[in-house]
Amino acid sequence: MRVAVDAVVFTIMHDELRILLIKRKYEPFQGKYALPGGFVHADEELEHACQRELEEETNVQQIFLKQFGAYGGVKRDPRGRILSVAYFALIRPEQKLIASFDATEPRWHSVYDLPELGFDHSKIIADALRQLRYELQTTNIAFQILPERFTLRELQQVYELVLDKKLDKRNFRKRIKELRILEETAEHKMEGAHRPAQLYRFCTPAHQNIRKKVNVFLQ
Amino acid sequence: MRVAVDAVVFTIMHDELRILLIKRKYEPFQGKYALPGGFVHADEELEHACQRELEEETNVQQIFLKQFGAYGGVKRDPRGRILSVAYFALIRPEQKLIASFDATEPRWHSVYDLPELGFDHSKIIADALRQLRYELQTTNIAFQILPERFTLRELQQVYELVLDKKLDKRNFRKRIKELRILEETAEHKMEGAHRPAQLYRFCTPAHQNIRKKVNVFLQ
DNA sequence: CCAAAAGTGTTGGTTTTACACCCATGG
DNA sequence: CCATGGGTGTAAAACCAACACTTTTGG
Repeated sequence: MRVAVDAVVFTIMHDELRILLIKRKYEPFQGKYALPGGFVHADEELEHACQRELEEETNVQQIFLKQFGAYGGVKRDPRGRILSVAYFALIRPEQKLIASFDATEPRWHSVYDLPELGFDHSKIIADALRQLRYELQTTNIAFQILPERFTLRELQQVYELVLDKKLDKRNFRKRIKELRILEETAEHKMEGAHRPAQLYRFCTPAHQNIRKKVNVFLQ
Repeated sequence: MRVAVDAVVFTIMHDELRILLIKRKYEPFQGKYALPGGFVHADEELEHACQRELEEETNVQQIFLKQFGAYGGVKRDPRGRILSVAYFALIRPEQKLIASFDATEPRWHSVYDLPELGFDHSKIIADALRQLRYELQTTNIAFQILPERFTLRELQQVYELVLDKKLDKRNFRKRIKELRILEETAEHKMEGAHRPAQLYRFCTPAHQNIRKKVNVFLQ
């Protein structure tokens, strides 16, 4: 049985939760959209394969991937039996997308307005979104999508857009502060004609890739 | 790459949470304990393979399995690259265990006193236990381990032994009753020299295999 | 001075925890 | 009559949800 990996990469862009999809250049599902992914090489760790395929097909690099399921249905791929291990990530939107030889049009698509997808990728995305929402409320993954310094409003927007739910500003700030995982920086973010916002950073030095139970579980 | 499945089967026996292990008759890890499992056949669904291997190696049949992870480390199996998809289940302890040709001594082992295990099965078990505890608190899997009719004390014991934590009797009963997923039966369980206990059953007819969010999240 | 986002506490309602006694039975 | 587990309610504490005004800035 061949083993592949698929990546469900989320970001926030223009106030929307979006997913990175490619357009398939060849059969099967030629011309259809699909998740970036591909076959695992011999002697290659699964997560590495996922990073590699993602970079090859979209140019997105250096992200923290979390495995959330394996999809092994007998008929899921018309080429034969292919098991796919699925990973998700939440990343900053600034990386430049570059198409590859066999995957064109790497693009961000709104989670709530996806095109028709090949394989069982709709199901994989639905599972990934459920997992993302759970982890957002129990770990610090939100910080993967934010710049090193960020305002509380930016943090709240991540929660609101991922959970697809408005949150109360005062309650949100109270709870985040109680967690004691943020520290104020000396700077403020000045933009627009209004009071500048305090910039915060994540306390623990490894604000990447180390997940901490935070139990936000907001409203 | 070859694809296998492994089953982490939990039960409760003699007031202990236990796991079903087999002893390996051949290399690799000959003589060591391991999870029941084996290779997926061509054109066989993963879950079916897991059921089949479990039956072949231990005689345990007809259980509800839930996938919780894929283990694909390059070096995890000395025979070569083997990816294993792991499933867990919580079952009633009464099925008779029967050894197979290549797996001897199918036996229940206390989760807190496991023998030395082959492969990366210690890690798989640790992950399964975490998942079991989570699902016990958010779904109705507890009912898979209970007989059709059961007392509230029996239900509470499942929670206590899986979560490894004492629960308050009155609070437990209050919360379970509020969920409105149980109905009283006409019978009482008479055993021992004390007041007979009301027997309950799970309301919805499909008290197997259908998971319902119950949000117990006890204490 | 106006618009826009930043920042800040309190209150009422709900949920959770802690806790102790009487009941029904068998031996 | 004694030992054993079955069964029940209440009060205090903790937590959560709802809510509005003042501040700082740029234009």
